Amino acid sequence: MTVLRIGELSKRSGVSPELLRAWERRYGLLRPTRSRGGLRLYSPADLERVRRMRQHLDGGVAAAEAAALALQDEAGDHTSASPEAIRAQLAGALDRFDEPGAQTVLDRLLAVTSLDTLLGAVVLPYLHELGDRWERGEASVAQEHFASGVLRGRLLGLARGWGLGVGPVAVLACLPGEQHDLGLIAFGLALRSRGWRIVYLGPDAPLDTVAEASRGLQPSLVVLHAVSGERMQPVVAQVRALALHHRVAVGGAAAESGVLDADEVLFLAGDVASEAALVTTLVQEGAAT
Amino acid sequence: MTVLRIGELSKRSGVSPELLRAWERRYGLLRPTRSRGGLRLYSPADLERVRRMRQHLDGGVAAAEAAALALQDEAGDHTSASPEAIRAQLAGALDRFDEPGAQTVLDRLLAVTSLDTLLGAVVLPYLHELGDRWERGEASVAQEHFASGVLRGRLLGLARGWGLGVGPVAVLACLPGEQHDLGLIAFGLALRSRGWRIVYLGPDAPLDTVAEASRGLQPSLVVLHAVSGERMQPVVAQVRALALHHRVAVGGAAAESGVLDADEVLFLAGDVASEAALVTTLVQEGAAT
Amino acid sequence: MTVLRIGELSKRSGVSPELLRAWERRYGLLRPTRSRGGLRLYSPADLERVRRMRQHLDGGVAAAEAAALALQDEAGDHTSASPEAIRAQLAGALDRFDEPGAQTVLDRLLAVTSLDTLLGAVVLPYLHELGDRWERGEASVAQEHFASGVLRGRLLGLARGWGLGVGPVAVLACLPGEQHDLGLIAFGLALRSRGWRIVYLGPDAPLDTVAEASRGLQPSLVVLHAVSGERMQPVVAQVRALALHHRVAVGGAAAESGVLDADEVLFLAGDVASEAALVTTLVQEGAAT
DNA sequence: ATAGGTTTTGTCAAGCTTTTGTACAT
DNA sequence: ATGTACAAAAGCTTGACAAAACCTAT
Repeated sequence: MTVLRIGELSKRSGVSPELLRAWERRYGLLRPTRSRGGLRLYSPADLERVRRMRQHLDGGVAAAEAAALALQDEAGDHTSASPEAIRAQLAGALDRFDEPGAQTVLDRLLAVTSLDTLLGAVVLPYLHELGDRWERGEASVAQEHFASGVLRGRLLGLARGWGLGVGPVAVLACLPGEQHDLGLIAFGLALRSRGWRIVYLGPDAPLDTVAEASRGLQPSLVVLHAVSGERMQPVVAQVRALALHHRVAVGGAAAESGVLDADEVLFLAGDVASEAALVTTLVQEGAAT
Repeated sequence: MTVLRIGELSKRSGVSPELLRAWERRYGLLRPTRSRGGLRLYSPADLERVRRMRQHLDGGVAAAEAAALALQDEAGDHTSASPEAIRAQLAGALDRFDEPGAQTVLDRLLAVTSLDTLLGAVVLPYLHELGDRWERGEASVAQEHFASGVLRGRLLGLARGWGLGVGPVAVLACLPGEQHDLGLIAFGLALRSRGWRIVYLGPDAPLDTVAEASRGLQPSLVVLHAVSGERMQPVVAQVRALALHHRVAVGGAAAESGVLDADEVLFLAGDVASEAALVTTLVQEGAAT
Repeated sequence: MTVLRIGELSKRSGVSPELLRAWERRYGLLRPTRSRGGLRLYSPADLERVRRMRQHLDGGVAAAEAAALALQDEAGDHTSASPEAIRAQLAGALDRFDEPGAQTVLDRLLAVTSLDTLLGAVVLPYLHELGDRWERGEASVAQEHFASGVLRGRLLGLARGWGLGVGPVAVLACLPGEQHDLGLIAFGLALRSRGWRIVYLGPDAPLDTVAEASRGLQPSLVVLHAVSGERMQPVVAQVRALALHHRVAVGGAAAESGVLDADEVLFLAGDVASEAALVTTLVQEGAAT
C-alpha cells in the first residue's frame, strides 16, 4: 500500500501542507502515522478524505462542517447518535417546553430506526427517567404533563389505523383509576407492528366496560395495564371473571402486585418488543391447535 | 390557507383598497380578521365574494343590492353533506369500535372543510351528544372511552407543531381532577389556527404546576378548563393568585360555576371559533397599549 | 446531512443574511442550531422553508403571512395542503436532489395522514408523473434514479418488520426482467397495514424461485408484478402452473396484457388501497368457509 | 379623495467575536 | 514539525431608519 508524505499529499490533493496540518489540528480530519523521524505518513484513504473535504468546501460548506461531513461520509452510516444521546436531546427539548424541538428529534429518529427501537430505547426509558426525576424532586409536574402530552400525541399519531385489517384483535385498557396510558399505547403499537388489530379503551376504564366491549369483539387478547401496583387489588375478582372468557394479560407495575397467579393471567414484565413477540407467538400456537 | 392584505386583495380583485373598505363599512361585505397592528387580513373566500360583487355590479345591479346578493350566494354554497349527516356517520363508526371507519370520515371531512368547522360542527357536538347519551344510559362507557381515544389521537395529530413560531403563547391545562381534555385540545387548535403558540399541560394539572410553567414562559394567556363545574371550587384561591400575574381564561362548565367574577378571569362560554377569535382580539389590543 | 452557515444559505436561497436574521427574529421562520462560537447552522429543511417563504412572497402574500404559511406547510396542516400540493412539494425536493427535503415532506405527511393516503395520493401518483415526464424527455435519468432511491429507502424503512406477526402470508415478486419494484413495495405496505405478513422476493424474480418459496410458506396469496406489459408473455405457462397450487394475483401493466384470464389469476388494476382491501376480504371469506 | 398618523419590512451601521487560511519563529 | 500569531472574511447583536403599505377620520 502506498504511503505518502505531506508534500506528496499536498501535490495530489492541491492543498498546502500548512493547511493540511491545520485541518488535522483543528478538525481531526487526518490521523497520519509517523515515520521514525516524526514525518507524517498518509494513506490513500487520507487522500480520499482530503478530496471529499475539498468537494464540500467547493460546494460552499464552511470548513468546520465540511470536515465533519468528510469524516462522516467515511464512517458509513455511523452518523446515528447513541440512544442515550438521543434520549438526552429529547429530554432537553421537553424540559424546555420546546414542542417543535421534541418533534424534530422524534422525526429524525423515526426516519432511521424502527418503531420498536424508538419505543424501547428512547420513549419508554425517557418516561421512566422522568418518573424517577420527579420522585427525586428534580423535574416539575409541569414538565411531566407537558412531556406526556407531546408523546401521547405522537404515539397516537403513529397509532392511526391500528384497528384496520385481518390480524387477531387485542382490547387494551388501563385499570380503573389509572391515568398513565403511554406505556399501554406503546405496547399497542408493538402489537400492531406484528399484525394485530387494536381496540383501545384508554385510561381509567371500568372493568365491566372492558368485559362488555370484549363480549362483542371476541379479542384474542385483553391487555390490562396500570403503572401503580395498587390498582389491581380492588378489581381482582372482576379480572378473574374476565379471564374465564378471554385470555387476559396484565402489564405495568400491576403485573408484579402478586394478587394474581401466573396460571390465571399472563404477566407482561419485559420490554414491549419481546412481550409483544411473546403474545404473538402464543396466539399463533393457539390458532394452530 | 392563504391570507391577503388589502393591497393584494385589491390587485387580485381589481377593486381599489378605498372601495373595499367602503364596501365593508357600508354593506358589511367583508369581515376581515386583523393583524396585531390592525391591518385587515382577508381569506380566499373574501376574494371570491368581492368577485361576485363585481359581477353583480357589472350586471347593472346597484351596489347595496349587489352586496346583498354576493353575501347570499355564499350561504347556498354548501355542496357537501350536512354536518348532522357527517356527525351521524362518525357516531356510527365509533359506536361499532370501527377505528378505521372513523378515521376515514375525519379524513374526508378535513379534505373539504376548515378546522373550525370540523371542531365546531362535528367533533365537539358529537362529544356533547355522546355525553348526553351516556347520561341517559344509551351509550356504554366502553364506547365513550374508545371514541375519546380515537378523537384524542386525531386532534393531537393535528396539534403537532403547535408550539412553533413567534405568536403569543398560551398555556393550556385542565383543572385538578379533570380528565376530559378534548374540548381543551380543540380550543388549542382554534387558537393555533389564529397564530398562537400552544404549551399544553393536559388533564389533571395541579395549579402550582401551571403557575410554575407560566412563570418561565410568560404566556399572553393561561386557559384553565373543566367539564364538570365542581372542579373550580377547591382551587379558587389558587386561580385568583394566578390571575394576578397572568391573564387567565376559564372554559367548560367550570366557566359557569359562578365562583369567580368576570373581572377576575375571562369566561369562555361560546363556541371554540368565536372564543378563540375573541381572546386573539383582546391580546392584540393589550399589546397595543 | 449537510449543515450550512448563513452566508451559504443566503447564496442558495437568494435572500440576504440580514433578511434571514430578520425573518428569524420577527417570524420565527428559522430555528438554526448554533456552533460553539455562536454561528447559526442551518439544515436543508431550513433552506426548503426559506424557499417556500419566497414563493409565497412572490405570490403577493405579505411577509408576516408568508412566514406563517411557510411554517404551516411544514407542520402538515393539511387543512390547506391538497394532495396535489404535497406531491408538488415532494417533486420539487426530489428534482433538486434534496433528499432531506423530501424526507421532511414524507415525515410531515405520515404524521397526519394514513399510509394508504400517502401511497395512493402522493407517492404512486408522483411515480407515474415522473415516468411520464421521463418519456417526454423532461426528467433526466439521474432524477429518476435519485427519486427511486429515496423513495425505495423510505418505503423499505416503513416495511421494516413486515414479515413479522400473525396475519396471512403474501409472497411478493416482480416478474423476470422487471426492475421497477416500488409499486410492488407500496402494495406490500398496503397489505401489511391490513395485517398481512409479507415475504418479499424483490425485482426480477425467476418463477421457479417464487414457486419454491411458496411451496414452503403456503401463502394465502402470491403477487406478481410488472410495470411493462410484455414481461408476462414469456412466463405465462409457469404462472399458470403456480396458480394451480396458490391463489395468484397480478399487478401493474402486466395485469392488462390480456394473456391470462380472470378465472386463472386475480387482476389488480385499481389503486393499492382498494385492491389491498379486496384481497383481504377474499382471504377472510376463504378462511371462513 | 385627502390628510395625518401607524405598521410593516427590507436594509444598513457600529462594535465585537468567531473562523480560517497563511506566515513566522523555534 | 510544532506552536503561535495574525489578518481577512464572515458572523453576531443591537439599534435604527426610511419607503411602502395601511389605518382612521374628515
